[in-house]
Formats: sequence, structure tokens, C-alpha cells
Amino acid sequence: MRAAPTILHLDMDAFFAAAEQASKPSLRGKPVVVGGLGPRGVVATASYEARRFGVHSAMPMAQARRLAPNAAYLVPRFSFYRAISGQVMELLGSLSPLVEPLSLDEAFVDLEAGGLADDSASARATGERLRADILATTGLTGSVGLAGTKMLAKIASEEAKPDGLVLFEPGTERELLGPRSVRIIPGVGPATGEHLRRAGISTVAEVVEAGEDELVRLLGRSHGASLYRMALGDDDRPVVAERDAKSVSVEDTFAVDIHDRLRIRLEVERLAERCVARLRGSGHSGRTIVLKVRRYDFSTLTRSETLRGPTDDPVVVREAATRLLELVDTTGGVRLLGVGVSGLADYTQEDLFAQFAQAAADQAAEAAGAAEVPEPAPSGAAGAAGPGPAALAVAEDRSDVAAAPETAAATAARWWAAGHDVRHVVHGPGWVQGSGLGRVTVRFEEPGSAPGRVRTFSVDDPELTPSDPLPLVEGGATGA
DNA sequence: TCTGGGGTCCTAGGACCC
DNA sequence: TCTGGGGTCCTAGGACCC
Repeated sequence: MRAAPTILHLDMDAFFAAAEQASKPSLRGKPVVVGGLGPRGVVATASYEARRFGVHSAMPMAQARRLAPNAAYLVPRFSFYRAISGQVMELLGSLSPLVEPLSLDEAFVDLEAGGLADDSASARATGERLRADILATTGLTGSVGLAGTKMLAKIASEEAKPDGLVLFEPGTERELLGPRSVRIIPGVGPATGEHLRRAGISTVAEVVEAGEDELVRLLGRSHGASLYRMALGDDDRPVVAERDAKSVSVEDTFAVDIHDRLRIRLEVERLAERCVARLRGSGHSGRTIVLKVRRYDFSTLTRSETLRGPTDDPVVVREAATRLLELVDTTGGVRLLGVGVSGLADYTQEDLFAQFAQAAADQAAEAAGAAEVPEPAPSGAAGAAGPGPAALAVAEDRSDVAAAPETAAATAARWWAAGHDVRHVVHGPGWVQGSGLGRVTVRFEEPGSAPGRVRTFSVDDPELTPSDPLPLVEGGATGA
């Protein structure tokens, strides 16, 4: 616990949805939901307009559609978000050498290590300047929490949302946290929250009253002791810049459960190959191969095998994964399969082919996800009907596309993945609003323009080509 | 139309070793 | 001859986070 609030936590506001709104003027101020569009998709991010309908992260997409039928539904474009994230992380890097990214849209910064702040006033000024710089550079808003510990900084940024800054003065944590729900403490999820509630513990103050021994009895040594300390505001975890990856994994949920043993085996082999491509792309090899199976009834099991030494050989991983599959009963059907590698070792040899294959696979996966955007037209728009048959077919079968990167460009061009950027020889830049039945509908607008008009073309119109995302801010460089 | 995908950390039992 | 006690590795599962 430091004496000054010099740990900063940044959290971008509704990041994926905000990036899409910034890139597509006609969606600003409107409900936007980014997530999986297949029959088993879930919400990754809902814009604040969509949240007003009750839509939130991790909600099944089907439920979101019931709550907000007129929202725009978009598939995530990770390479675009990654480019914006890079700009934000660069700004954080200018504040301190100690930056700890938690995800594309979240990071801790140790301002003291950067020499920019040593008291509340300087910390607040630095945080406000950061927010202004992020807006100027990316066109997006982020919320900032400042406190003397990581936990409190994170809670502060949560409190600051959206588009705000909250600073907790060191020394005030007990009175600040006391009346709040235990669920605000990071690491206390639904299960722990319920466990504590049954023991009569609902607030942070009640955690402190219960005492460490009681918490250890309820939650176990590690969890109990750390929760007790967190409730006291006692958190000395440092901001750590570099953390080594511990595992790499890929998984696919199928649109429909698969039963055929040969098909299941084929999918496992494909997953093993994708996993190895990622493993090699990150410069690693690994010793333990993990197979994950989620059955028709959502019961999930894993089987693993540890090799004598680390490998990055696709044949070795594939064979281990299929051996593990032999140990699993799949009668009744399988909804998800996954293959992972852990026990990672650095594998210094650069494997350019694997990196290339990975980049291609990334692009293919994105291109394959179709999006559906109802006409933001006046009420009564029946535009919320399903995606075109072609789009649906792609969304349901994207693992096939990802496994065949050499056909990705052709696939993307034929199906015009909705939400993606395009350029027309005459009408200029725009994005695909929907496609199907041989037609593609494009809205012609760009980040700096007014909301644009919609036109429809034939899917093989030679004047229409896919293009990279445009910078969100004049003079910026957000190209993915 | 119920429940993604990529991770991290922890627990607990058995094997094995000293 | 009647149960020690650690430490480490492996496996499986579960909670949690974004």
C-alpha cells in the first residue's frame, strides 16, 4: 500500500462496440452488439445504448436479440481492435516503463516508476491528460482509476465508467469498501459470492468481521487469506510489465452437436494443427497436450498427456490429441472440442511459415464471421430478419475456413463478411451491411464523414473490393 | 435458438522419491 | 511388521477474468 494513489488502471469503455461506432458513423448513438453470430453465439461487448435494453457481456446472443431486436449485430474484428489497442498501449508506455496489459482494452500503469506522479494532484493530472490523449489519438473514451493498490485502482476505474476518472485517497479504503458487496472484489465471482452469502457474509465489512480463520475455513487457504487481505485494502501486488505465456489453446463450438466419430476425430486433428500454428507463431514449444470436450449436456471434461520433452511438431501434437480422444465417450454428441498445449518452453528458432499461416488464419476467421446489421431505418423495419443463407452457412462453418487459409481471400470476397470495410471505384469507402442471395449491401461512410447512404451490388461486382479499416482519427494510423 | 474463446490460478489425490 | 513426512510431478476439475 503506497502513500500516494500512483497505480493507474485504464479500462476502455465498451471497447469493441465503441470501436465499431467510431468506424461507422451511422451506428453512433445506436445500440450495437458485438459477438458471435452463430446459433450459439454470446455477446462480447454491448454499447451503452444496447445496455439500456438489458444486454450485457456473456449473454447468449439469442437473448440479446429478444431484448434489443433493432440493435446492430456485428462480429468482432480483432485485428482492428488490436491496432487501436496498440495505440493506447503506446500512450501508456509514455507514462511509465511499468505497464501491465490485462487484455486489449485494460492495463495497469505504475506512475511512480515513471516519475510522473508522486501525490494525488499529480496523479489526477496525469490520468486526465491520458484520457484526453487517448481520445485525441483513437477517438475513443477510456475510464481511469487511481489508487494506492491494484485492486483499488481497478475498482475505481469501474466506478468511473463511462468516460470518467475516480481517485481513491490512500487511507480511506476501509470506509470506502466496507458497505459494498463482496462481489466488487476481483476474484469473487458467482460461486464464491453465493458461498459467502450462505455463510451470512455479503459486504466487504462482513468479510473483515468474519476474520481470516473463518474465511480460510470457508474458502481454503489461498483464496480465504487473500480475500481477507483484499477486504482490508491490503494488496501489495506489484505492476509487472512482462508475463510469460503459460499455455496456448484453440477451441470450437459447433453450430449443431456432432456425433460422427470420424468427424469428431477430424475436427480434433484440425484443432491440433491450428493450435500448433499459434504455438509456433508465439515462439514456443510445449510438453503437455490437453484435449477438451464439451458434451451435448454441457458437461465438460479434459484429458491430458505430458510428453518427455517439449514439441512444436504438428504430427506429435495431432497424434497425442487423437490418442486422448480415444479415452472419451462421445455418445450423445459433442458441442465443443478444444486442443491446448501447456508447459511451454521458449522456442527461439523463428518460424516464419508458422507466423504467416497464423496471420492468414486470423484473417480467415474474421472474414468468415458474418455480421448482420438491420437497417437503422425508422420503426417497423423488418430488417431484423435472419442473415442471408450464405452468411449463415459461413458463420456455422468457420473452422473449415480457418483451416484452409489459402482460400481465405476468395472466401471473404465471395461472401462479403458484414461489418468489414470495402471500397468502391465510384462511391469510395464503405462497409458491408449485409449480403446474401448474390447481392451485397454497402453503406458508404467513413470515420470522419456524416452517416452515409446504402447501395446494393452484385457480389461479383468488379468495382467493389475489400479494404483495410480506416484510421478513426484524422491523420491517425489505425490500419490493421 | 441457453450458455464463446482465450487465458490464469488453485485444489486435491496418487505416484514416486528421499 | 502395523501406517512418518515432505517435496515434486502429473492429472482432472473448477472458479474466475476479459
